[in-house]
Amino acid sequence: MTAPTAPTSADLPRAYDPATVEGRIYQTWLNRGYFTPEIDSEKQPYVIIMPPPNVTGELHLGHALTAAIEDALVRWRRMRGDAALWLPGKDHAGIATQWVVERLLAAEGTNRHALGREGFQERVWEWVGRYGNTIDQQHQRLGTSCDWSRLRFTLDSGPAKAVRATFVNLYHKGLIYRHERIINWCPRCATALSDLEVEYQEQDGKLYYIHYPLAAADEHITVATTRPESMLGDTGVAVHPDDSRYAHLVGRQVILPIGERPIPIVGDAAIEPEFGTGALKVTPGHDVTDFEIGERHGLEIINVIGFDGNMTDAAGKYAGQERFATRRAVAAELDARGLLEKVEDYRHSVGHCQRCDSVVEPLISLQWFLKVGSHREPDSIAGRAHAAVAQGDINIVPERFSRVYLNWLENIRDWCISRQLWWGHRIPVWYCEGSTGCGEVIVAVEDPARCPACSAERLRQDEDVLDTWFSSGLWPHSTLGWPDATEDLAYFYPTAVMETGYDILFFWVARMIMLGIENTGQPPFRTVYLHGLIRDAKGAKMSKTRGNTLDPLDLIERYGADALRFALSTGTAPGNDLRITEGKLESARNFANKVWNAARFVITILAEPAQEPQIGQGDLAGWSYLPNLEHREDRWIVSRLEQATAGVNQSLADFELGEAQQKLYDFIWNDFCDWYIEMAKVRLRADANSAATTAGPSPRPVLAHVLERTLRLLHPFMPFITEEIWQNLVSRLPKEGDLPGSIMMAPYPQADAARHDRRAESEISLVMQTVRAVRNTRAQLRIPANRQLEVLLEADGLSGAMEEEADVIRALSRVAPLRITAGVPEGSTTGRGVVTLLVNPLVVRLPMEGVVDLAAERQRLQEELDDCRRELERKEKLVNNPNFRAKARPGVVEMEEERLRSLQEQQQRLGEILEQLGG
RNA sequence: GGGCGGUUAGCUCAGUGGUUAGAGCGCCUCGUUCACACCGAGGAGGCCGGAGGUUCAAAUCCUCCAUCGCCCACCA
Repeated sequence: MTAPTAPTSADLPRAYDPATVEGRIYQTWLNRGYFTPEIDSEKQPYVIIMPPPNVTGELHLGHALTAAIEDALVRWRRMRGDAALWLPGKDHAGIATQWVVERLLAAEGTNRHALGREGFQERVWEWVGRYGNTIDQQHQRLGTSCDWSRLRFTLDSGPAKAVRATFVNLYHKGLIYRHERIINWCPRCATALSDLEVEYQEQDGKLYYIHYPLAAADEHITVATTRPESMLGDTGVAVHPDDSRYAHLVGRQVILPIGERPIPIVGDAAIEPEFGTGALKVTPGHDVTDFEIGERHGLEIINVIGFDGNMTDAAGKYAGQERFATRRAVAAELDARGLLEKVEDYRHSVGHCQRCDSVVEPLISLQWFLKVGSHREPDSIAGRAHAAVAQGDINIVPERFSRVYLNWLENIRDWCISRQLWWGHRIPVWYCEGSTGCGEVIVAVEDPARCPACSAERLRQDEDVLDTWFSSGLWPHSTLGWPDATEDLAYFYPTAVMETGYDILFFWVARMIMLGIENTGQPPFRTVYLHGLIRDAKGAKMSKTRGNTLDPLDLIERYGADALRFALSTGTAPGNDLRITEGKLESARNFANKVWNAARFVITILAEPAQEPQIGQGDLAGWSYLPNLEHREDRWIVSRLEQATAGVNQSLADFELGEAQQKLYDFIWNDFCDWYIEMAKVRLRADANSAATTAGPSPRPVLAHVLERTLRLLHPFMPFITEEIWQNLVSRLPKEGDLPGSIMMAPYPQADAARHDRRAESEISLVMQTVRAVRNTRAQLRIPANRQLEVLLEADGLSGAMEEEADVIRALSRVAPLRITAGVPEGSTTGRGVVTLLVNPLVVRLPMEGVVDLAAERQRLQEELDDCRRELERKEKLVNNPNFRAKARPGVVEMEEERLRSLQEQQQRLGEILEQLGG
């Protein structure tokens, strides 16, 4: 077994320096293949498929958060012995990538049409080749233990085959169909968009009231619209059938004031009589509601706005003009002709392209759709995806998102899956253009060579590509080999956890569930863990345009990868947004440094020739190699460690990563560093002086043991520093048997209730409280730290135990002499300048003649007694309440009674002390 | 128009029925001697947004209100 090339000297740097550690350690892990799990039927597979970042993307804090959480889960389960697979990938991100490259072309003064489809694709591939693995390298800087040997790209042949197979299957089932329908169109991107890709934004606009004259009467009806230009495509006016104002007009005709076409007035219940004038101009070609009204009444459809955002020939004299210019022009013309009754300011929401922010134009177009059906049909795509969550086959964390998900599926419409882009999975449909004119449509996984109907070789493939989310929706099974029956697919599918941001619950998670069940018959994962969005210090969304982004790479350089990871996932709950600040990063870095220095201390101690630590390597999974714990302090820290171990494992099982980290932070900083190490120093010094005979067993093995365990517990959250220290530590321990070459392959510590020691905890707690009481008094009376105080400790039945801890109490509270008695000590009750502190059942007395004033001391104790009485009364009321005794959960009554007894005792003792003071 | 979330110490946030509500940062006082000033010791600071209700017991569950934010929806 060879250790990574860690420094072997005990002179570790005073401060942890991530830069000198991280790259070296990551390379070692990579070289040894630790990230690639073995397919082993004896082991339980644990799989997380990483949300694939955009291939041309740069790592941002959202990626870093995803990585921190997923890596922690995967490392934890790997250490627990599972065959843990974390599969990384990248997404071709059709519209996003095309947009980036188009902007590049624009800067060069050209465009994709000048290059042609193939030329453009070449440019994109070139771009991908140049920048495509940037984000992988950036992920590695974070310490991600994902299996790079299984890295997948959505356009790889495997996933591409999965896309085609899915399309072909669904087509033959009649679930994918082509239809002319009103869809969301982005004129800038020149493509159709799904409903999800439209972002509605509140905008200030105008509401125009326009007179439409009746055909056969000197009368008009006034309609209100925000988009006057769309009137050029009007084919009707609609009013509510029960609206008495217009009842006489239904069935008659008006003349469109521009274009001079006669159009009918219809009655339709979709009309809101309260809105505007209660009369709606109907433009079936450019409005979804109007399209539906038009369908009900057989109204004609006229497209007046084209795919480029300019008016079509159908717009008559406005043909070729830009749509918003036309809006102004039409309004002006109507006004000039006295047909514009009024214009009101109006705030309304307008759909924008998610990618380029252009105003989306609803228009009629021939597109491919996926028929998802209704959640009420148990065999439909929507129905099965709904049931998977409703029945609990898939568990969403936090739970509240289940309802959001179900609600979305309950209102879902067919999914427009075709895009008029050049970058993506081309739709596997070919049309026969042979001379026979057979009109055959070929839908196939493999490119067809000739028409199966007429054998013609002139085939034209459908021009469109698929929505990126279509291929993303297959990701959990397509990455594992589907549609082929691969070993990976059999062993690793379905996966365990899908971890991602709640912002892509519909886009991605829901689609994976729909298509995963459709293709494999099984939900693609058991748990969906949704994290929140990262915000800046002021709570604003991070975005490049806002200029408030923090670069994770920069943060890694300044604070270290471990600190960044810790800062991102500590102090947060699942699904909650989190603000990231430099302060949090500093805290995390300071914590890393604390761990580093505690380890430096322990390693230095172990390097001393004093005595061989009684610690072996035999059984890293259990506790057996630790010698009998003869010293109370040793039993105490091991008991605390036991509880931390149980708590961390439980929190991880519950996906409460922030809590797990908090528990480790508290244990390491408070219990281990502030108390145990400080206590251990007392024994170590006595040992060094070798004069003392009371030193007891050496704390070295326990220091080593607790540190070693703690490092393993912390490893999933701070992989680099724990590995670096662990290598240093274990090289100083006697080696027996096999030791894994890396902490990441060492077993994760499991709780063992036998190590819990109630008595040691309560006794050490009294020691700590006593020390604190003395320190507190010293600070309050402004007694210099270097001045030793005399203390009389009345220890009741605990005098033996306290005698054993006397050195520690003396050292940590700077007390000398310290006299410990079972009963009230001589000469302490005269009341002359003695500060008396109750650490129930201990009484701590500090004779300090001339420093304290007797009256003040009596008053302080009296206040303490009053507080005690008040609480005692409350507690008595509670414990004596028959309802409480009858209804409280088991154990609660006993707990409260225990507390009551303790309060009674405290009250009595305070009373006695006051009496002794002559109060 | 529906739905969800937040409102807890000066700031950022944990804490979903059971001791006298916690952490980090900030603040105040003290301490540079042997792991760490990226440190140690001590301290101040909160009627848990408001009002009702349920319960032996509420920051925690229910209702209403206020306020901030988010999501969904075909109001022209």
